[in-house]
Amino acid sequence: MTPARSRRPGAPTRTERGIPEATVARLPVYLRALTALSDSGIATASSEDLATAAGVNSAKLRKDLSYLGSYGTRGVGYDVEYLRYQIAREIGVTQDWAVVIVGIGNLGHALANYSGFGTRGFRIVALLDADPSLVGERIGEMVVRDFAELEEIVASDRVSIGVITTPAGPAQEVCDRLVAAGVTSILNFAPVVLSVPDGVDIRKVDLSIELQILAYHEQRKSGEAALPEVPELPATMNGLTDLPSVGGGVGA
Amino acid sequence: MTPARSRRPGAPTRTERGIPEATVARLPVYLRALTALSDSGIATASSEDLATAAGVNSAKLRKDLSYLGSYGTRGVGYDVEYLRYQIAREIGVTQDWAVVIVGIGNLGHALANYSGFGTRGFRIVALLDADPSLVGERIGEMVVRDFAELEEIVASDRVSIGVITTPAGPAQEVCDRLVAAGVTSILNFAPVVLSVPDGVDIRKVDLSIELQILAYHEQRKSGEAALPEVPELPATMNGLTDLPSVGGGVGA
DNA sequence: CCGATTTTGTTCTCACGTTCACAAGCTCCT
DNA sequence: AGGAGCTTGTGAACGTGAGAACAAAATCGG
Repeated sequence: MTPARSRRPGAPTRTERGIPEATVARLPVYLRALTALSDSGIATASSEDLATAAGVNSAKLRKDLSYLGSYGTRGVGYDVEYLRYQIAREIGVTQDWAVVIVGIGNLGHALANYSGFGTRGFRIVALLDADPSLVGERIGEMVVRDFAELEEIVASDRVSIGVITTPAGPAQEVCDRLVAAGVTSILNFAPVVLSVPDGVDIRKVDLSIELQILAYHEQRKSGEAALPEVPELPATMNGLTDLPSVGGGVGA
Repeated sequence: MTPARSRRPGAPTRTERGIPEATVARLPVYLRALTALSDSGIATASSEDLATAAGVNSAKLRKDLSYLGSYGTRGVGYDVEYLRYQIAREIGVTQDWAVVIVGIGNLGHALANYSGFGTRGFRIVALLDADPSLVGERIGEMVVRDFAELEEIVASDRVSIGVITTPAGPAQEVCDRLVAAGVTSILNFAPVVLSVPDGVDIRKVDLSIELQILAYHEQRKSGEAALPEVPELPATMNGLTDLPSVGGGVGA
């Protein structure tokens, strides 16, 4: 057995074979870079090469890879195919994941047609929408089905990942239904904060938030002094406290 | 004058009025939560209320807001309208940002129709594509124009933000053209690592990466022991080192 | 006018992430 | 066989982020 491991200060808490979140988020980038190198017929690559291809620095890349194991050869580098397989396995894309997309608006359409899924371990098994005028529409090789069939589909196809591309309004309800049906990972494109029980993972992609972050940096590039002056305090700051500040009301 | 401020260890380095990146990334979330509260007719909210609506804890929210200034009232809370304006101003969405979208495939279509932009300080001034069969197509109130007109449009409309929704192949070239034309912020949906000169900000949204991160966590939920065994070392590990490891070749 | 109550703004501490720098280990050449 | 030259893997230092906890400030009731 291992001798009583005392927590060294500064070391990330990691359970057995647990990989830091920041590293997990970069593994898919490495995977893509390796695939590109492989397609170019390159069989071996140093951490420096890989790092450039992935857009990170080589020290970070080496440390990230070291969490997976010792898959390189000192003095040589990494075998592209071998490392690619190891990362794919660690992420879990060597197996197939069944995905449902809920909300077939513009974005749902786009995702349904996106070829990047199938080639990377994800299989879209159903497109769902509650709008009867959309049900039955053909998109690529798939047909839009009624949202009411959700539970049946999740159960029979062992769906564990759901993608929400509805408007903000129905998103939480859709989310609840997904979770109740047995989905344990959700990718949310709707501009709301969804609440899910413990054990369900959720990730959010928000186009307007990304733009706003860019805008912030853009603003300070172009004339820091051009900021508008801070306006007067509003008159409403007095005599309002009798109005009870309602808890939640939006995201909860 | 302030007495010679010695850097206290552990304090984030921040230039005058500079806000930590992690905070900047959350400000748009707060902004949205405040807008929702405002629409519900709520005039005052405590940090606790706001935090629930934004999906963070209240200590973090208060600290984030404190970087902007002292906009709350102790014992009372925050005036929703006032705080909303202050955050909007800090982000820079009180002014209008001109945006071009390059690559009018499925995703470009979806973004062109996305109403969330106009209402949040962003104005799409052009949809561009190099494919002649797309040029001239109407999308909503806009018409797809030729990518060759890029420079002209960027100059005349003072465009500072570009959105790339092309396939991976042409993305770097499109990026270079955008930068050369004067665009200094780029939102990239293409699955490649783009390289840009200093002074240009770039953010990436990648659907398949998000799914892969979910897959990783999903894999460890369902049966940790179900991981496939680590396969044998590949035979290719010997006698390959004469092949020069090409530098870059993909992302650069 | 004063104390009780509420809620902010801030400090302190710990955890996490990144980067540097170097020993360990592999290959090649003489 | 032995040394020179690379490149990985990792220990240690540094910087950033998160959360608990509390003092400061505002309102309310008597």
